[in-house]
Amino acid sequence: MSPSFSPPSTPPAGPRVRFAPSPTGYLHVGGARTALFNWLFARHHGGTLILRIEDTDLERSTAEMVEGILQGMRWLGLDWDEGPYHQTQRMEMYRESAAKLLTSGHAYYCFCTKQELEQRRSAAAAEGRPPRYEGTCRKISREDGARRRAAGEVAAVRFAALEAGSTAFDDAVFGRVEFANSELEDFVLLRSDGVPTYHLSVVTDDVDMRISHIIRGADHISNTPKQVLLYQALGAPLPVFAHLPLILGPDKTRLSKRHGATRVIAYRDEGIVPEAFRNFLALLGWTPPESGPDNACTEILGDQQLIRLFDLNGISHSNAVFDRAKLDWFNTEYIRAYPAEKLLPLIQEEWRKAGLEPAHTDRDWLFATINLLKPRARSLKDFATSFRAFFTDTFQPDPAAVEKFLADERVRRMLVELGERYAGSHETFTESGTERLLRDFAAEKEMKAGALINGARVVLTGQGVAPSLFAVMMALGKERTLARLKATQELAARAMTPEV
RNA sequence: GGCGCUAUCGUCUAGGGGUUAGGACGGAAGAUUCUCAAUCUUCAAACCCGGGUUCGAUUCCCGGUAGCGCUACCA
Repeated sequence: MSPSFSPPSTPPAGPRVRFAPSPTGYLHVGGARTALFNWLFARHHGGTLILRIEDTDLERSTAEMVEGILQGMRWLGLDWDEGPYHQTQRMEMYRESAAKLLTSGHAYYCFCTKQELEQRRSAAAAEGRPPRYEGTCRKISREDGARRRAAGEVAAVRFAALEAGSTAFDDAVFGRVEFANSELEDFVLLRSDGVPTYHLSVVTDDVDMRISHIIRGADHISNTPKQVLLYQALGAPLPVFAHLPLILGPDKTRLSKRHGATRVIAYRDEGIVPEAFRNFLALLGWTPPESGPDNACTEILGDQQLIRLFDLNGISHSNAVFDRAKLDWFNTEYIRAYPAEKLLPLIQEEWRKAGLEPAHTDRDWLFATINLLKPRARSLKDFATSFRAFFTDTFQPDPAAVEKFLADERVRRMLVELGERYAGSHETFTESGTERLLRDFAAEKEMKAGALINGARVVLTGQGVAPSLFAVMMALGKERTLARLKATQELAARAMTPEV
């Protein structure tokens, strides 16, 4: 964390990009997507990703949020090559930058107070004029300004924007974007307390860190001409700008807490696996190049494929709605594809959070059971909720399932009797053996096998939905299967007791 | 208000001067009968509006509309 950036001894070739979050909140969905695209771009081109914490808003930035952002990036598997640098530790550089601009005449001291500005702004609004800084202090001569400043008068430093002409840049996503200079006001560079504003610190850092491509949200498009002007005033070469369309909520307004979880780490807590989230995010506003007309099933893309395929020209121009249903679909696909070994630690974390003590800790058994269950999982949470009865004997039956499959008293009696049959059978307890016995038993009692199977499923798992019954029995083992069948009536009573 | 960006199924999107406008998620229906949150099959579903250019526009141009963004001594 040196106050000044020092280049590595052998600078690697390739582009230099940065992710520059402001620690005024946790890593949110939009920020994560920006980080992901920068990461993908850097990895694809063999470039360098720099992490820079933009904490010049002293009031709102906290160390806790810095940690939250790093945690979010780690969860998503996004690593960086340099940093994190903190802007608060590079203050001297911004002041030098401002001083340079002051001497070159690109900036001037502004002695207006916050209250004066506020007053003039509201007056302008009342008269229907644009609430723009009208350059009051620009009229002060450089000598007078310097003298007053030296005498201890408090002043901010403002950029002396051009009054005529226009400023344009070629955006890698949106193409050429042009703004009339008359639209740009004399924005503040250095606050009166000596802390730089966003525009100054960003450009100073991007120049110093030799950032070649600025990949950031489209909400910065309108800021870009100001920054282009700053690059020019500083005599620095322009980077490539690539603005990313924004992510919206289902009502097409900007994604916010209103729409549910906006911090990425909340998705971990909801049982989403990081690769699924990353895959989902990558496809929000970007399409891989080879998705032609007859190219189905190319949407499941692992990190290596994403890196190989990613490029700036697949980025779309329009904002994208965050589609939770599609995220959940990616999650089921990834959970299904994960080997049990990889799933187990994630599932154990869910158990820990749910206070579930697994009855078996034998790894082979755990892997087999996870493999049985994972094709039906929609979230890691399922392993501690709807699949709970596989791993512990303390579970609550789903009342709706009991109502649907165990309402019949005869079915319940027969299940108990079935359990006794299993207990008395000398046949080995196998998938086909248990099925044969059940079907014979049903025939003998002149019952539909399905009624017993469905009832038994609820008795064994507490759920109306689960894998094939006889596979469930194998997962549970003979002992637990028999115990639960024996306790059929108790289970039904437990579920049907009206909650008070 | 001013300035900027954008506009293809509900959503993410492909495409592109002549196409049955393609895919994915979601939805619906059917199959399976041992449940469905699994699996398989099928179906519905879109080029914002108005002008222009053109033999022909969803595609190119202009205007409108709508959405979003910026308009701070926030970032």
